[in-house]
Amino acid sequence: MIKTSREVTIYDVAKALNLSPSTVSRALKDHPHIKQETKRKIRSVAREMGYRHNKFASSLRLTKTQTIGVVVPRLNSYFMAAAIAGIEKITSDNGYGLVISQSQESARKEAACISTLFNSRVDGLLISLAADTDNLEHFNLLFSKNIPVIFFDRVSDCYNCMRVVIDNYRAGYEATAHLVEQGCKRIVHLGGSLRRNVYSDRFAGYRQALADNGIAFDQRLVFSGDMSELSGTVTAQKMIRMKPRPDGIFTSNDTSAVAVMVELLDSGIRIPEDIAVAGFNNDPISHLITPNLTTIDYPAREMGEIAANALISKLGNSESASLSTIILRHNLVVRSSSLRNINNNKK
Amino acid sequence: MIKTSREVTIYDVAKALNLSPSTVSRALKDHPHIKQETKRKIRSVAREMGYRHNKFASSLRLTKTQTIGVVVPRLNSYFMAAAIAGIEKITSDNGYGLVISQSQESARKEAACISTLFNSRVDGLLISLAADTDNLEHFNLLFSKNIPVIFFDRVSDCYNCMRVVIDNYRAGYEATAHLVEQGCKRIVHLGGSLRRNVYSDRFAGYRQALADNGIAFDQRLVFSGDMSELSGTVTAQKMIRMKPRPDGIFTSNDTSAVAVMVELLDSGIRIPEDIAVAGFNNDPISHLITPNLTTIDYPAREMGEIAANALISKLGNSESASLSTIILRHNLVVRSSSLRNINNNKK
DNA sequence: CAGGATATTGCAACCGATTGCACAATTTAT
DNA sequence: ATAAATTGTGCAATCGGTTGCAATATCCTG
Repeated sequence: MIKTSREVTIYDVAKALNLSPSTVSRALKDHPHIKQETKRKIRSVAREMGYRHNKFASSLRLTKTQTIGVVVPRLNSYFMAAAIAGIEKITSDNGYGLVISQSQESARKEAACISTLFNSRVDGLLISLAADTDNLEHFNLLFSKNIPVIFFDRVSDCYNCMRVVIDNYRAGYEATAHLVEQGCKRIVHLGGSLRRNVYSDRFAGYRQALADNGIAFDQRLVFSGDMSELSGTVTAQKMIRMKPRPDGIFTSNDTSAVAVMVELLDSGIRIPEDIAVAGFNNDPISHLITPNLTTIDYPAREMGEIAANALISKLGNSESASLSTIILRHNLVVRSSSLRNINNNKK
Repeated sequence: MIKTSREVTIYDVAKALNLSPSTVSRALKDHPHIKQETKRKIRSVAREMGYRHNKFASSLRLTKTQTIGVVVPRLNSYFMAAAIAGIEKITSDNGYGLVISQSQESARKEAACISTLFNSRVDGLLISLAADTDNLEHFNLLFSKNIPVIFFDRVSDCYNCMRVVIDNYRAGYEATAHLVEQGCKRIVHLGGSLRRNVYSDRFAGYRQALADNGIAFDQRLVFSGDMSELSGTVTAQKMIRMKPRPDGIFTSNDTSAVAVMVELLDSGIRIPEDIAVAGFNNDPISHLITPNLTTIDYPAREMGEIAANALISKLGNSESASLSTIILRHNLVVRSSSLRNINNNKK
């Protein structure tokens, strides 16, 4: 039989000092009504006795948890790792705890995550949507209790919801326009689910860039996938077999872009001479692969920090200005995977 | 003023049905003493009324939270993402929640994470240690309350603690021996903090493999760093400048291995002809870079699953057999970064 | 139909921290 | 020295779900 030492409570501390639990409670949270010396004594005895604040009792009483929930599609990308690092910095600086969960790109699992987080009474939620989420019904719980929700990166139109994003349309436009400038005429696009702003906006940017440069849009050049390595490989194989072969590709993340490159290079296709490649995200791999990958840089950590800050300020004053969308800068990083030396020396 | 609709509790549900809260509580958790029809009625009314289980009240009463804490050095590696995916699968299958936090490789932050998790009364803890943790004092809280702790990957000697690892010594040995087989005589090793088993064991394996092959150990060939890209780049620069130039390198992760490769290739050094490279982890990048990277494959997801399973079974029966260490298989994946065709065709 | 076995439900006391309000102690003002 | 003001502590109710045990309802057997 294991001796499970019972919890030390403020009652125990109070008894030891011949004080009341109220006083102990107040002393531990530095309430101004308690005498300095009393506070000192209480704190020291509490430490000695091994007292530890019980979050549940407190949360139960306060109906606040000082905890923020985070739901992301997956953790396994540099983007998300960086965004979460940013979130964590801000929340922990502000005394909030963090509960992180993954939707695995599934709306069903996303709903389950939200439900769990709701049951654990998070004070607020930061979320980047799953690939196949197509409505926000599973958020109604939160909305009905006025629990603030902030979307970042993969956001949704939602009345009165705050969102932190980049201008995916412009980024997609710039990447595509850059390929055009480099002389590409038949530019493939590989994107993710059009349900997600990040992919549909980039796609829209791609189309507009083509239009503005007098290049006819060709649906056969557009592919859609889960943006995994595999989807890049498959797309590259299709490109290789296409009759008039494409001469450029803009793909919506670096993971797939790199897979495309590997597959093309394996087939003896030259990058960028035969096919120029542009990705998205500026993952570390983009400057490790040969040739280095042209991509869109994208302030992941900052996005996390800003979203977290916005949430916390919303938690503070319930009436905080309803800034509804924050758009962060992005940046086209041109590298050798798309840079043709032809007519481009310093021009 | 926002109307914050009050919580719906089992009391409300009970009142609506003219039943007692006890009955409602039992019905909602499918207690066998409650009549089927009563359960149905209660569940349906509860749903209609918008009842939601309050985890705090429950946890407070039960002094159990059905929550498991996870502390990892960083989230931004494929290894960790995979391990966490494994953990999440098992825990969610078993009805446990997960709270994930990062120590950022700092013992101080690790202690803070543990303290927070302890205050939120996690039922158990899964942890992979930070680089500079050198004692387990910050675990005493948990130990004193008999909260089970399971170490995975980056573990520690700890009386009566369960650990899930691979045989890093053998893996290090095999990687090094492989380089020797390929004809390397002056093999550099780049590792992380020797406080961590993963790095010290791999290093020990490296030394033994040299010894067993009659190669004198040379301290000047050993470098230590934080295993970031930068540490790889710096190490490569040093290698390039060394008098008799090294002809091989075994580095303890793929991130740094790839950085080493990029730097060496940039200087016109051929891989594997001039310098053969072996990494560790089998990150996706290892088969994307050119030449493909030889590395140690390492069952990340499985490690997470096994650790989580072990923890859950320990939570179930407090007397569970004290399997103290579980060692998973690993696998040397030979690719072109180390494969010299010299005398090696099928031999 | 009696009498006990079995199936259902309710009572009430927890779990531990918080806080409005009342009361006590100490200081200041008159 | 006494009233008034200020400071410091304690009382007791509250947050919502759980559960041992008692109480009531229903079923069975002969």
